Amino acid sequence: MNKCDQCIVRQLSSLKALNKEEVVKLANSKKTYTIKKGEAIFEEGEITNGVFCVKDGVGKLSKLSANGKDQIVKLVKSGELLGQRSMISNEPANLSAKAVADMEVCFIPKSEIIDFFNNNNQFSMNLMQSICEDLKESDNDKIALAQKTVKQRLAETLLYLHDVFGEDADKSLRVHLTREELAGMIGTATESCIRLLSDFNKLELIELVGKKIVIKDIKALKKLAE
Amino acid sequence: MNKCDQCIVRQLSSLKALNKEEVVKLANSKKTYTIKKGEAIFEEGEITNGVFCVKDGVGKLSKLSANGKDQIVKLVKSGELLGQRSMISNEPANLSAKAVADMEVCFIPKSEIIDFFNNNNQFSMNLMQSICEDLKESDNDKIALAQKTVKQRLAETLLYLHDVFGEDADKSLRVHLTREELAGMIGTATESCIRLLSDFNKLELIELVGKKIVIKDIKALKKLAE
DNA sequence: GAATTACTATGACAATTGTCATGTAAAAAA
DNA sequence: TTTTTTACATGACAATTGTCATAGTAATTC
Repeated sequence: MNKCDQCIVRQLSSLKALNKEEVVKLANSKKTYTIKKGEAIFEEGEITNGVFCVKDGVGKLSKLSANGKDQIVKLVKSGELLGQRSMISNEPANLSAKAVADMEVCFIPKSEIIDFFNNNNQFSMNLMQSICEDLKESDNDKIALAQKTVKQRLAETLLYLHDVFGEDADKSLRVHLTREELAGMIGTATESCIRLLSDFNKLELIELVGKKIVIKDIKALKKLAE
Repeated sequence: MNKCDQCIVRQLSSLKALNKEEVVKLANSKKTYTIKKGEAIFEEGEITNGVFCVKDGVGKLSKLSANGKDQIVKLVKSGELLGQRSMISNEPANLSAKAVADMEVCFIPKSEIIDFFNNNNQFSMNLMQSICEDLKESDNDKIALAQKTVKQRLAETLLYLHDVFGEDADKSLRVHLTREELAGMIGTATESCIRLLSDFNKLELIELVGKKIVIKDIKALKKLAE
């Protein structure tokens, strides 16, 4: 009955600090949703009034910029929480959250989170640390965007995808991003992204199998990304 | 005697949530430092074991990248706290903090902050919100870096400096950044930054008086930055 | 006050990256 | 299947941006 107890999110996220009683409370107030690939969990400007736990699948946090391009700020995977920042800031979402692969998410109302925050120091510290982690990553991404070439950022991002999401049985990257999405992650034009992938392919750093990408030379990619 | 009580940082930062007793505790454990322009408060990789309150002056958080350029991640002014992120993450500083103008800062040991965090829900919520604010700004900067041209970012940054730090009696920007530092904020080469400033000058969007910069046409700059 | 150093400025050129056009391949819909 | 749409790919060219060289100007040091 109490499904939250064994949920992966409970083991990986800030929620690991909750005690039995709190988990029961959580299980009673949460609501589960299934999100198909391409669909949105919430859109920029929406007031969510809670957070979403990612039970399964992959999502992207992105923002549509003035020139019509969708800039991807972060990918989220199972075990992570979504919408923490805007909930805490009492603001509408700054970013849209969409599914990159079919997702299962649970919604936890704000009142619950605030309650846990006020009564469980370990939970509030965990939550804080997870936001601090996001901040560090964001700052580091900023530096990479400002100082590195598109080629370096592409190499870096391919390694990141390989590292964090792993590979399928055929050795190709498990997360399937379109070239446009990949371009949106590294902050470049889709055509530039495609061109560089072709270059990497010719240099045998990667292999392009249809739309799939196989990482072939991690060392060389690492060197390129420096 | 109890200097923290009327300190600007106490009014502006997360510390505003502290009660009288806690402020006394703070006043007894803090240590004040004077940092001259150009000097460092802490360097990347250092373990600070506490946070710094900025009482007066302007500082920059930056990181030296592989190509030798110093990327400025954030400017800090009086009323802000420095080093919160790495303290909470239990990590050495990810960024260096240096004075852009002479500074007065107070050091607060980690033990005090953790104590406040665990015993004062309003303080922990404030601290969290301030980090959330940083995260939002960082994400938005990331999008600007990825999607906007150097010209747009320069316009944006000039407006930001004008907005946040104001102008001197002669109408020039109060914060005095070198062209190199300005370039480091917008993520470009110093020469490109200088060239664009000259362009803006010719277009009468700004006026260059020696090393000083006077913002002349806010509307036009805003339009440019879009 | 002369000399040294750091900062600002600009030209010339090259490299990177973006845009537009066009074609192909794959996937989805009819 | 055929059609339509969407995603991938590449050429050609232009615009942006970075690099190197050089020089002037302001600030600092001796």
